[in-house]
Amino acid sequence: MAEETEGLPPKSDFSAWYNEVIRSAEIMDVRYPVKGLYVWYPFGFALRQHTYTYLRSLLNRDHEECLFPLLIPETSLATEGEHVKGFEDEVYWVTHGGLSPLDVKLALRPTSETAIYPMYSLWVRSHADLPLKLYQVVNTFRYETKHTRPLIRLREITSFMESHTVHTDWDDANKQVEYELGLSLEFYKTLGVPVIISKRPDWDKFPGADFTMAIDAVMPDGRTLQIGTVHHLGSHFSKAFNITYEDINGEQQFASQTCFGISERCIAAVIGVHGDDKGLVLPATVAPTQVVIIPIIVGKRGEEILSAVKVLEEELKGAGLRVKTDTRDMRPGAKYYHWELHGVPLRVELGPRDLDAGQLVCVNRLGVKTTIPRENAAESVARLLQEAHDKILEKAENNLEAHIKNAASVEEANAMLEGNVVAVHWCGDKACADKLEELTNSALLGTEVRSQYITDDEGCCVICGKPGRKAIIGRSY
RNA sequence: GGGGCAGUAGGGUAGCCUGGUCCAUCCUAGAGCGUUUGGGACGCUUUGACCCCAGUUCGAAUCUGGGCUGCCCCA
Repeated sequence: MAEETEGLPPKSDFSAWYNEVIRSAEIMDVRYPVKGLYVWYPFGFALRQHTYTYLRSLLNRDHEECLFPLLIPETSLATEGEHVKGFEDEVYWVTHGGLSPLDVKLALRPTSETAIYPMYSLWVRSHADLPLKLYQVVNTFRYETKHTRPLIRLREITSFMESHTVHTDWDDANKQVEYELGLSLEFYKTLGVPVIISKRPDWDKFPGADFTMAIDAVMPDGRTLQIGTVHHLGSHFSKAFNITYEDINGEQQFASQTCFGISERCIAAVIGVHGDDKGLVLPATVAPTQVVIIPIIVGKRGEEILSAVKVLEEELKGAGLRVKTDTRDMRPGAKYYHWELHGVPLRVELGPRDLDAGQLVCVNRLGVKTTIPRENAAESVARLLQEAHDKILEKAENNLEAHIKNAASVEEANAMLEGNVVAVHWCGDKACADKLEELTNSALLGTEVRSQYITDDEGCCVICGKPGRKAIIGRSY
């Protein structure tokens, strides 16, 4: 597939590092001849599979998976005014069937509210049908005009998990918002990616929502990456699409709704947050290969080593681990570099010395070497994987903490903004936000911030001096 | 949204300014054979490229225009 070159750009040159690691670690091939569309390599696809299998398992606790069509008639897309306005400049249109122009143009879904809700209107009849909680994992299309980037800014989002729920009232929907934020936290904790949750300012919320809660990761260059959103839709869409139910008193009521999305940006976050100068660092939870076994074949004992390695592989697989044995005809060192580039959490070496001593040499992706007894190897290996995971999460948390600053004034914020996310007090007025953004050359990302590194206390707006709450500002992808 | 730069084997590059010296340089990778294998092996043989479309010219990788694609910087 993709060929490796010796040495990546240093991760401190994040943009160059990211492009090169995406290619040489075989996540995606960016050479597909349409702007903003990329090809998943088998290795990248396997990473996606493991990640989304886990995401599905979380959702399946209280949602059901379903699948809606890709094409949305113009008439449905236009049903909710605010929503269509928010997306009109980035919709791809299907205008012809063969050579005949279509009477009603069909949109490639930029998101699926307007595909799903006409059906919800048919499905929801009574309070007994509620809550209704469905999700799907699909591709969506957005005609991005900004600089596209694999996994981060795409014209075809290939892996959009979107959840759409319907509730009897606003409060019940709000509980769902909190529940889904909790799910997101659990998901990202498993990926070892620490996040900041905040409420997007009104002018930046999802078109047609009451409010939007956003989940952001911080990339190594200090720019934030929005890796999840949960929207409280109130009854905007239920009124537009006539999603009503009969309540216990026999009266028709408009339902309240939420939607929630996570895309392949979650994989960009894993890559960006954990990777190092040698390449990917994958958490064992989603790594396509968790353990790679390298036979050290020296002199005449090759056969003996290979059969010992085979037994070990079966034993580890039997314990439920994803194991690969690298028997290629290469120097061991070349294999080490290869698997480090691919982020494999643990390498197990087995050579003549180990065979004689009844031991295995294990090296985790952070470079820590441990010698374990060959007896009960699966148990020891599982423990080492867990330790490695704890370590990368800890590293990621320390890194996030280092990139979050609290500032008491615009001057202080400006001094800290290079490579960081900064928290300041803000009164909530749009005019002050505009001024703050202008003075700091950054964007106001959100308020009502939930992060262990930011205290959401009261204070004076750094622009006007009126009382306000913390808001985070920074540059984002 | 605005500006800049670039496109040469699978990846990275030299050549471009000043058209002919180029059946295009070097590194890496791929294929075959052999010797090797505890941190990127070596030898021999071999495969493979000037983004697309026009134009200028006796002649274009090189100059001009357009398209497509990529990257960087600023808002």
